[in-house]
Amino acid sequence: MSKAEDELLSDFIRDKVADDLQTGKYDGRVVTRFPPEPNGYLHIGHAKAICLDFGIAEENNGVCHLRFDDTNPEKEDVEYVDSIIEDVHWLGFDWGEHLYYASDYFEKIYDCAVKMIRNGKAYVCELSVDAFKEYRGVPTRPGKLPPGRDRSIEENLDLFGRMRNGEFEDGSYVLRATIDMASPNLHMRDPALYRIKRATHHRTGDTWCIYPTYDFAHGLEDSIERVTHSLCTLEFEVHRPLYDWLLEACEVYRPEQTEFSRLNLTYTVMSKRKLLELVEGQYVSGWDDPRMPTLCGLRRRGYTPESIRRFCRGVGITKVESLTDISLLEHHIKDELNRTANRVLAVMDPVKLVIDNYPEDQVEELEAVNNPEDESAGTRKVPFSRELWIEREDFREEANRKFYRLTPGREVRLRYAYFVTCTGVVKDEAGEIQEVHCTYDPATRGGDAPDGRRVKGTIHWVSAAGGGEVDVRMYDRLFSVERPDDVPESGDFKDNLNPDSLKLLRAKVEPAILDMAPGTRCQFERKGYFFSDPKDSSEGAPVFNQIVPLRDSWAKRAK
RNA sequence: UGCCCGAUGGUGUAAUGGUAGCACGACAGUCUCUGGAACUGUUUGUCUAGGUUCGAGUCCUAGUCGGGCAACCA
Repeated sequence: MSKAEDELLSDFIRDKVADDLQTGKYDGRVVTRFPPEPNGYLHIGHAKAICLDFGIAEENNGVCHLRFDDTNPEKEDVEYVDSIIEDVHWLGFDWGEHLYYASDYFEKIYDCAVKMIRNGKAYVCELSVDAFKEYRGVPTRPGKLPPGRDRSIEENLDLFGRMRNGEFEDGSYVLRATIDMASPNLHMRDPALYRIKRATHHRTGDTWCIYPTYDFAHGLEDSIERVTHSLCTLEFEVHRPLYDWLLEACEVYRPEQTEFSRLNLTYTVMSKRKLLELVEGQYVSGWDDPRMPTLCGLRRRGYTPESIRRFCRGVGITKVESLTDISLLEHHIKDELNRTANRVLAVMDPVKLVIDNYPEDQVEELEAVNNPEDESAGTRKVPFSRELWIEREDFREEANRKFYRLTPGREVRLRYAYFVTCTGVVKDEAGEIQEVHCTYDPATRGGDAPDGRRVKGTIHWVSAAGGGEVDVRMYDRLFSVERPDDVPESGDFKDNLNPDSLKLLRAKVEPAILDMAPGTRCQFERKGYFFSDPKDSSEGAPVFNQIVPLRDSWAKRAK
């Protein structure tokens, strides 16, 4: 069983929050924030962070802010802002009025920089990127003091003001914190606070030509919003001393940063850069390609917000770098859809089944159960006639006792219909099977034999008369190996792309399927869970995406 | 080889000095009008070596292995 959503969670961060509440560290306040940079689409790794940030706030009667960390206009865009807002909402979280942008704090951040200069804690540095690299040194050797480090406060103030006024070229000057060029932590070796960058910002336009760096801005953003617990991923661990140092230097309210490990999933990649590469190289149809681990991709695949939330609860929060098996995610969507999705009949790889003793022109309406796990889902009528479609794989000319399906001489049940006994096949000159023939037992109408006789197998079918056809996309994992990133020196992660991650087919379907509205989830019996694509479906012509196949222990046995 | 972080079955996690548990997966079986679901069972684990302790996955020391850090990215 997956952890119910109301079950209390516990992990080292929640323990810490509870502790801080206990000791009154933040006067009983709990304020968290989810701070994405609007430079890409959110993926399932972000979902883990979102569930943590919003979850902790929710559990403690606190608030969680949605804040865009938009300090680098060169990479950011409103397209991403919009998608992030949509995705967080879709996942099921609400930030109320607490929607913020780092860019709204630019003036305040600038003031902090000026204050630091006044206090002798920051200076303007004229070293180029390469030159500073020299001064910074390497981890095993201390760096050297940059030339501008002993500039007077007045001169620094003047220079910094002129940086803002646009008197200097991009890259010619940078504001640095005066910390320690010999620190074993490279981030403490006079990190950059402000850089000159003539780029139009998606919100502030051309108001600014200098922008604060992440290290300088992030802590101040947290401080301004009076965040209590600033949660981020492990790679920021080495930034924490700087986070603390800067806030102390600015003499402002200090939140506390805590790091946890990011989510990695087998058979996919999670880096924004690589996802962008897949989109731009058209290896996928877009950010919302159903094979993508993006939230919009998963949404389009048919995943529900609840299944993703439960998955996130399931993986938990630790500092251990891990690689989570994708089957854990698949388990949660199967578990939910088993309870909620209506069953329907669809034949993916059709071959004709002719019932020789069934009246030529007769069409019956048989009753089928919509969801055996949910009686309230009711029943529906399915047309039945002399000629049906069945799965090609459900028939074998030669079969052993373990094959519970159609083979000459064997009797099986047609789901919700009749028992039929296979009598033979019709092939074309090439030996391809054209038709399978059988006879039916009229006494077994509905699927039960009055004489109590049992059959081992039940197969699904679609009436040739009265049924229809739809497009179906069979999705499989995007990559064929567990760790697509693991490539030899000369290789590329794209070499690991699964060539069969998408297969298009035309399925024979019962009438109910033709009427499905876009965005409907259902189970094609004995096959898998499917979702009528919201984008590509049209009235009377739904297009289906396979969300996840049903477990198939027969296929396993056959291997 | 400087600094920081981590290490529990195949995978993800729990155990906060006191019986190593849960979920997923795998395997076997029961049941079944989905070879689905459900149910039952099985398998597999504390990185190593010392130490503290009546008792160590947990605390200490050393080592091993893995990850991160040298953008004017976040």
